[in-house]
Amino acid sequence: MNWTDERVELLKKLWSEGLSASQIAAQLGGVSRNAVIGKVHRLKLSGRGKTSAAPARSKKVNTVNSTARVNVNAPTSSASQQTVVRTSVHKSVGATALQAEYSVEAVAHTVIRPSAEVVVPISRRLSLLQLSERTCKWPVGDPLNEDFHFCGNDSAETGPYCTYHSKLAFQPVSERRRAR
DNA sequence: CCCTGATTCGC
DNA sequence: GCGAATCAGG
Repeated sequence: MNWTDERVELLKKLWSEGLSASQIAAQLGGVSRNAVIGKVHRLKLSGRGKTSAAPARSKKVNTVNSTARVNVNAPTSSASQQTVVRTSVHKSVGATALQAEYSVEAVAHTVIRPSAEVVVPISRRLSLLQLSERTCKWPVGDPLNEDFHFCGNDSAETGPYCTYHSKLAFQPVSERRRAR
């Protein structure tokens, strides 16, 4: 990938908006965060408008999980009607891609709008490229929408999903729909 | 361990 | 100019 004018403009924009180098790299695609940082320096736009960006990592606050419904009985076998979601960047992330195949069904029932009954955990809104072994890979939103992202909460002890989403993952779709 | 930006230096 | 490797730090 080379730094076309468009890509440089996007870089400038995102950088000025306070996104981190890795986030920008993920958005641009095809470049590493190092590449982004290197470019930023070469463009001499390091300082980043003093607008206090968000540096520190937000600490997880999951006191809500205990109230979420749980039904770990039968994982839905609706695999037949699942539509696998793939993005163009899968091949560049190796093993992670294998864990990033989700059904549109699941996406459709991911609770995005908070309600009085169900409290959605604050997600870290990671992009596919930002996922790691220990980040929740629950997809949020429409894969075709640019706002699409993954939960990203810590899942070090719960596998591919965080505590909250691992419960939804093993909940029959019908239950999920009702839980909404 | 997760992540951040800064710097160096071979290409 | 580019960006991987490395450093220093939260």
